[in-house]
Amino acid sequence: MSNLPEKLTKPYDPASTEARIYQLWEKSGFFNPDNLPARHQEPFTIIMPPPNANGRLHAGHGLTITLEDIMTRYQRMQGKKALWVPGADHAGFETQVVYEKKLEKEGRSRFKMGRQELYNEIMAFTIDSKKHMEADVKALGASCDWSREKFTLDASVVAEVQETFRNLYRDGLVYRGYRTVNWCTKHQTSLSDVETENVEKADKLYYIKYGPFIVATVRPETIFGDVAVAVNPTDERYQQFIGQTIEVQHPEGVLPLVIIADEEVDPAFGTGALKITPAHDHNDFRMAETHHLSRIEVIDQYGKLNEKCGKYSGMKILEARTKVVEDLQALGLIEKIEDYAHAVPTCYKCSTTIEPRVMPQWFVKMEPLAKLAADAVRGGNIKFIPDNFEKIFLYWMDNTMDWNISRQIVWGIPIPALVCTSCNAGTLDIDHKVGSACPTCSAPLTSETDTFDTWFSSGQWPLLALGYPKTKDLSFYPTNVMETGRDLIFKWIPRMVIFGLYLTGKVPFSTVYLHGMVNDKHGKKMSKSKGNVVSPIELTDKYGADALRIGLVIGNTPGNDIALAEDKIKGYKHFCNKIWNATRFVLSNTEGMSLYTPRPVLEKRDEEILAEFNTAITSITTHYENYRFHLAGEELYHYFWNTFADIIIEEMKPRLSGTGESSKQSAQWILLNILATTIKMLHPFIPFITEELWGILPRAEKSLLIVEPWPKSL
RNA sequence: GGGCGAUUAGCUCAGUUGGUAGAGCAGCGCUUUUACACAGCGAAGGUCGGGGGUUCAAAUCCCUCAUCGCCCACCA
Repeated sequence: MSNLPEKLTKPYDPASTEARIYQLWEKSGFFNPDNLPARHQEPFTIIMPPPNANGRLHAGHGLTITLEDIMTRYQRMQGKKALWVPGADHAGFETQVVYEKKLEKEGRSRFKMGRQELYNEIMAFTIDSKKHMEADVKALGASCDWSREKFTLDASVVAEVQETFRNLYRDGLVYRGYRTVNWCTKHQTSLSDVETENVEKADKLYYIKYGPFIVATVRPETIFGDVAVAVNPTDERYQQFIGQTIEVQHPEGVLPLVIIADEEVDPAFGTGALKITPAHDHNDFRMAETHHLSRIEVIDQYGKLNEKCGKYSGMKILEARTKVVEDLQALGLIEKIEDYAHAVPTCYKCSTTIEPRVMPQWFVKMEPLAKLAADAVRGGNIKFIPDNFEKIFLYWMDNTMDWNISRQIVWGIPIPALVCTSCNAGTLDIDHKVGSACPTCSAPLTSETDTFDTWFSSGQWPLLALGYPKTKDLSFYPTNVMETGRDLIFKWIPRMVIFGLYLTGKVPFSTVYLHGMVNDKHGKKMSKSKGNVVSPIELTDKYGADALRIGLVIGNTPGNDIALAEDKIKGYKHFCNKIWNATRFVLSNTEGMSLYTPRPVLEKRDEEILAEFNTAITSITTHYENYRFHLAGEELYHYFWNTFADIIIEEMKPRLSGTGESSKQSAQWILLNILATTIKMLHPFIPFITEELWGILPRAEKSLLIVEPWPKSL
């Protein structure tokens, strides 16, 4: 039993092993590609999607970290100069919302705090939360290079993001626009289109008498902001009115409305006549631009009717709606009211109905940029896994609208600009001084207080994470794989492609691997309100990180959602236990033999076993190469349990205790070498237990499994 | 209104280029045999959503229908 170390006489205990093994790896320095042995030349790079630094990791992060670590570890063993760059995201609006909830609980409000005070508090909170997030990433076994970790508010990142803005401005790709934006009346900020969520709502459709017309609307309270009635130019019913101005009666007086003709009006909907409220509807705003109509703002930033609304001023939208309808009814101006179901945009964080408001904000001109991205993808420069996401990506790129990057929150990167106190024009901060005259209207300029949409900086992340524009690490760019949740196919992926191409002319990654959502065991979305949230760290504590990792990957195809059942993870803990015990058996029966023992003359049966095993190596390696990790894991699992443990070990038992010395040696060699090689191939999935076992296997030198060459054949 | 995905054993899901179905968990029976009861062995369980087509052969390709889910959308 000389081959059997003390450790193996006890059951495997992840809790006492994992932290120790992780330290071993960190101490080795191999997470940093600069420290890898000389055989590692060709770079393999993954940029970690920086987890939000405002809390612990959730189950989805568990899957991300696992998949990326599998790729990184596999490529490192394959001899690549593997770099996986970790990060932490300040997560602008997200974090500010988290912090506002905290303030609310404490009976405080951001609106009663100074900007700097609020910023400092959120920074302190984030720096503290970041530590927990990082500890979670480590607990999952991530072999990322912490020496290169970046935070999205690092000074160098902020400076470069601002520089990109200036470049876009100079290139005419960023501009200050004055138009309707998506306004959240609770959070007091505008939001981009991807930050709103369309929710199906049951409303009423009111048919209101407008002079000779009847218009259908769900928002009668905006009547005071109406400037026109639009009809389709081909609509015969209304031909004689086009171009005329009519007078429309309402509870507070009379409105003069011009009748315009616009293709966008659908003659079949409602009455074919549409009231136009340019200041409070995106569509109406556009029409008003086309027809040079004025805008009357009647709803304020808090969602209340303003002083232009007579007796309704100060009322909230819904209250005013009820009142206005009552009064219109009293005047006999309501023709009918119908039930109406439609989708309304809401704030994705608080579900408050978005109020379109006309505001001066910064926009990125998307069309030329999106074309760069679409061309690159059409040209085959980026491969999507699964490939149907390419279509989704292209649809998105072919249908962009200009991107509002201004946020009225303090937690973010300041937009480096000056804005006019009078005419809403904007200039770069470095081109003028605060207080100097606006180039357009000569009024004094003041500092912009808005911050960037988080995705503006995140979109540049592959470059920023590599220290761009410093050239030191740019040999790792373009990166190989961007692995992230499939929900980011339009929020994040396109922006990275765009900025990568804009800044360097090169796509930021050649492969996009998208995983599905991690749901609860019944396949339902996890949410705090449903109480079905599963913490990856709890599972790690209970079953070990290895069990969680392999359990997350096996049975889950790219792009498809996964149902995370605790029992499944438990099952893979049993697998780890199986490996542990099989190793115990093999080592206690291979006395005097090491991994360096030359191959003895093998029995015919052993040659067969070997041939079968070599076939498995090839198959498993092919799965790894093709990003089919669920199949690689499954095949390893089945080979180890159902072939190696159930058949091979059992078959060898009589030979190990028998008297035929050469038969015994052949059996021992087969057992030890298949065991060791399988452990290597399992390492990317279950790094902790395999590294621990590798340290126990009989070898002369104590090298680490993490840099062991990937096996070819036995 | 569009787009996408799913529909396979009681539950959650695999099944890479077409060749008469698999895993985990649950459940049933037996077994403490030189690792492992966090185990082994054995049995049971599915006409792979319905229908049609291509093929010697389809869960796998094509058409169609149905149901569920997700995403997108400036018909008020």
